[in-house]
Amino acid sequence: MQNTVNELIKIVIVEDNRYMREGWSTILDFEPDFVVLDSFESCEEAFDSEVIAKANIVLMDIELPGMSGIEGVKYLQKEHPDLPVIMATVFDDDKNVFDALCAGAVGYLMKKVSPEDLKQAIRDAEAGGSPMTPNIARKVITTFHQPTEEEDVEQLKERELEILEELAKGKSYAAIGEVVYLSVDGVRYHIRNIYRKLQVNTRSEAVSKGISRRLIHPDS
Amino acid sequence: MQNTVNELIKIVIVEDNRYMREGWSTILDFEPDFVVLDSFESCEEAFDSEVIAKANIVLMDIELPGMSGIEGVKYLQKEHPDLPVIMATVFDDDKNVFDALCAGAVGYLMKKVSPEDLKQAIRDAEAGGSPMTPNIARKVITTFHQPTEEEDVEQLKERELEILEELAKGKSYAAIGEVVYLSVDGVRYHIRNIYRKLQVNTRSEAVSKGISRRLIHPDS
DNA sequence: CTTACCACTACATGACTATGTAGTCTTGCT
DNA sequence: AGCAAGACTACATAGTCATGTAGTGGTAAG
Repeated sequence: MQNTVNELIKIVIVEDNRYMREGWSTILDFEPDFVVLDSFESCEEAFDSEVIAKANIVLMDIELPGMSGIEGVKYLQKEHPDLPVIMATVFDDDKNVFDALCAGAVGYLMKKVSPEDLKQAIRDAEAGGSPMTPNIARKVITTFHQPTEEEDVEQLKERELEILEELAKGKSYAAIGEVVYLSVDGVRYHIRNIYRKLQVNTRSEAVSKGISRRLIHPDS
Repeated sequence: MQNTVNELIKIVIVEDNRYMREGWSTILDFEPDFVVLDSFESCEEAFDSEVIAKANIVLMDIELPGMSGIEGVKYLQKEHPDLPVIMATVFDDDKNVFDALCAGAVGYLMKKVSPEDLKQAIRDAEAGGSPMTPNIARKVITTFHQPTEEEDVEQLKERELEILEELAKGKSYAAIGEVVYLSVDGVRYHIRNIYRKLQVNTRSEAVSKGISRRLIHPDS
């Protein structure tokens, strides 16, 4: 997390468009505390090179010949888990955004960002933040918003949540009973109430709603 | 989404600390394109007032006497779904952040933000963006990151995903068969494979892993 | 042609779940 | 005290699931 040498932020760029690549490279390299180690036009070239291991930040396009940016992030996430990757693309459709973030990108910018914002984004990412264009951020935030709850959704109680967690793990009533110190019928009693409150009548539905309403959090 | 009158962004502040409240009020009201309609020290007061219906942005503290900021956002989300609420607090613990976002907040700032960043955040929010302090953004993004997949996790096929979706809805094998045009035993065949690939042996576990690995997306 | 694999069908069986009904014990309310 | 509600125990039963084993037809590889 620290810049060991010269406090420089070492950047690697992967971008197939030559003008974009050289433009960014020039802009960023001009900053006194940045250094662009190298820039590549494909993931394959970048990953074959030595410099990737020395980078602090990777700036990656999403559409690339050969291995896509998404695949590239997955690869980097596996090989260099602590190396932050910022996606920068012209596309802001949901699929690309969420695929990139799921794959491990720490930030997502539109290519039209101003040089100033790009520089700030790199500093943010290097400092452990997650730079995003505001409307990308809104997409992300919106996934957290709950569908406005109907009036009559009863809240699950602590004991019920506890049991719902165990249900999600696939345990039998007997096994759950051992964990929460209840008889099998005691477990059944609570599960009836859970089903009624969530308005379901199978385990799987209960688990599904429990997770999607963020009542419980899977640990897989 | 448009400022109809005078192009002004109309702001309401809910913050119990008097100095904070007056400080923000002064800073924001001084901007030529902002107007602070009013500021309140509790949600109850704010919601009783008329001005809330005229606001473009609400800036809300999370710790408040009486109704908490989280509760406040929930209320506003229900009564004024299109009114963006920005949470601003001294706490950046995960629970507060995610509770606030789940409740419907569009942004989340630390109280230590500079006046410049606060103004920018309000402009972003009003324009449909989601302002966040960079380290908050990282927390949010991290929830998307998949646990680096073990080598041996087999990918589910299209047909299997289709069936997993139905499993999450709690349907019986027979009911699933009707949807995907398969015999009950055909459904069973795929489910065996799903269980093997996800390394589980109950419906609920399969659903739980399917959702948490974002293989399927619940529709509750 | 043979071998192998895949998608699917078929059947059997023990285990588990969903649901109804009912009784006990505790706690709070009037 | 009397009553209602909540938390739990108990039992019964139809329905569903998980798993093993086995067979068929299609298609790709050797």
